[in-house]
Amino acid sequence: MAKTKQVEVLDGIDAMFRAFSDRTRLRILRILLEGELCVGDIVDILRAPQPRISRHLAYLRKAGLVDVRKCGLWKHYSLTPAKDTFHRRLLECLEKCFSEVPELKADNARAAKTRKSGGCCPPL
Amino acid sequence: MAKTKQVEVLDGIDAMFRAFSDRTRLRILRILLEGELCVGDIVDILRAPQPRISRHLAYLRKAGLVDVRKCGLWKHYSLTPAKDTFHRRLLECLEKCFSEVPELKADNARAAKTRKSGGCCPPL
DNA sequence: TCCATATATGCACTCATCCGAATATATGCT
DNA sequence: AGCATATATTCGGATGAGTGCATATATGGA
Repeated sequence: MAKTKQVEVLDGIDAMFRAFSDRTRLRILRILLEGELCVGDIVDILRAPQPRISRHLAYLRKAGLVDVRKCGLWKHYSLTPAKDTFHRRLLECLEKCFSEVPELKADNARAAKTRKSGGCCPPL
Repeated sequence: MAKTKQVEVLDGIDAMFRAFSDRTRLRILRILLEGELCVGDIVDILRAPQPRISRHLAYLRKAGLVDVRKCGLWKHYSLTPAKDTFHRRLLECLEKCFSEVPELKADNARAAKTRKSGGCCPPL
């Protein structure tokens, strides 16, 4: 009777596409393309409230699109390496939607600055 | 003051990803990958109510993903040729989500049969 | 004109999604 | 233990998306 599901998982294709269909999540995914970031940095870069970012990160985790690495008080999120061809193709879309979404350029500029200054917590 | 927008258009990336995030639309897009089909044929292939198909086709039209060709009483829908790299990449995802979504195989089998028997209306 | 067929749309309902604000949890420091 | 910082979650409300059913529009034929 006990639920066997330990970690909630969103099933398949639908959820993956849906992950990309929200602007906040799209922006998160886009900046993670250049490497991992901790939650606080993402919050600063996207200039969005922290709970909102955390919620969307949870979604992306359930959809199997991002991984987490704990480092003391911080959590570093990174894109999950593509598990199959579909996943790989989907990630390729990310690189290309750059020019289409206005926020992405500003995000990218801020992300570069954050990375240069080392972010919140020393890398692995 | 008058609205300049004649034909409703869904803006950009978000809508495109969202178009793919609904199972019915995904199935429609998938069978259109092999060539145009009229509404009635799509209804038969997906075994879904006609209004549902029409509504989703309207969505796909607004998102710039499908084109329509009128032929007497029928309307033939086809995938809009990719307008840019992003669009192309997105369509490439379609080919790859085949094995992941169960319905797609059955749809494809029925679509092949429909095409072989000529469909509802002679091609251009 | 009247009818049949193909496709599109209006309406009402349900359910999911996104959100802000507040609060909870986790970790490390003193 | 007590406090500060980083991240996650809960709650309630607003909005939007998907659906079935009924109906509207469009086209062609008798």
